[in-house]
Amino acid sequence: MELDHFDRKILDAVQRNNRLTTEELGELVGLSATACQRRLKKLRDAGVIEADVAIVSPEAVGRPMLMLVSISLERDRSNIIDRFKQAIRKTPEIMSAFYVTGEADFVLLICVRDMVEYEAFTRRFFYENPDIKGFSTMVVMDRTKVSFAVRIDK
Amino acid sequence: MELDHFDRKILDAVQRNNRLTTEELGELVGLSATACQRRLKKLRDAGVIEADVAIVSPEAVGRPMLMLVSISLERDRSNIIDRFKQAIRKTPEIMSAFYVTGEADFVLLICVRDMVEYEAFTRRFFYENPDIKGFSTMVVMDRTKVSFAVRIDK
DNA sequence: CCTGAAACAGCCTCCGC
DNA sequence: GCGGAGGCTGTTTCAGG
Repeated sequence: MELDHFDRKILDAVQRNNRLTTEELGELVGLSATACQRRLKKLRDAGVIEADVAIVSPEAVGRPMLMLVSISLERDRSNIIDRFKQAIRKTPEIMSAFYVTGEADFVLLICVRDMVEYEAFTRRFFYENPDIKGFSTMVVMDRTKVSFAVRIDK
Repeated sequence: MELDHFDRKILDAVQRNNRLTTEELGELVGLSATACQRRLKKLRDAGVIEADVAIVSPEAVGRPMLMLVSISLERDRSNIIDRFKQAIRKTPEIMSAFYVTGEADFVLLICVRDMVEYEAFTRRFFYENPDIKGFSTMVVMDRTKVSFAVRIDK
């Protein structure tokens, strides 16, 4: 899908706040509310906007600890990787997962209540996935940027 | 803020889709639309819901490459760390940034158009931050889980 | 592809429970 | 605290440029 100047401005606004009224949005980007609304629908239908979500505070729901875990697998065979991705999808402690090149094969972002829950997670997850060669845990002390906002040229 | 069973169900629903009508939400959690609506407002006001955002496809806006970059700083002095966090906030290529313990000091999630843009970013960013001791790039080949959905007990 | 008006849906305030 | 009725705000459709 082709994006023009207005689409980009709209995306930039809604990726920060998707509860703006189309009127406010129109003001922001210099279009009528109706036009914005039509463009938004198109952007959603085309999958340019993948989802509309509320960001929930992990602390507020009792899971204040974030961990980044880098994982190496025994082999890079594609069925092993696919099986591992399956396991990721089924594991609720995992917020985000990246399959990467470089020092690790996967990097996971984990959200847990405390070290007890984290230890339980590692035991279970690594027991269930015998292809894991090794892993390294980094405890997140602070997240400076929160969401997944993409840089958008205008 | 105290969260009951219903609040948790609401959070679990809206962190996947915040465009449900209060009616649909009510159906889902077993309350009236009005009650959901009241609870949602409270959750937003209390900061349990930190933000409401649209997730934009990096590919669709022309920045299909994601990189995870782990960074080590020369020293762990707090003013160095604060200065570094400042720099992060000002840098639009950085989607997320975590200050961590362990193998690295920071882990950044970077979103760029191509390797050319990435190289320009590293040159600039590392030139502007002389306290960086070293870094390691992992190119993201696939993201298995996208958003920041937290596990919520019900 | 834009704007503006009119019909419609969903939200929110008030009130009784 | 919950749920229902109504006014109100925002969205959507439609006509015209």
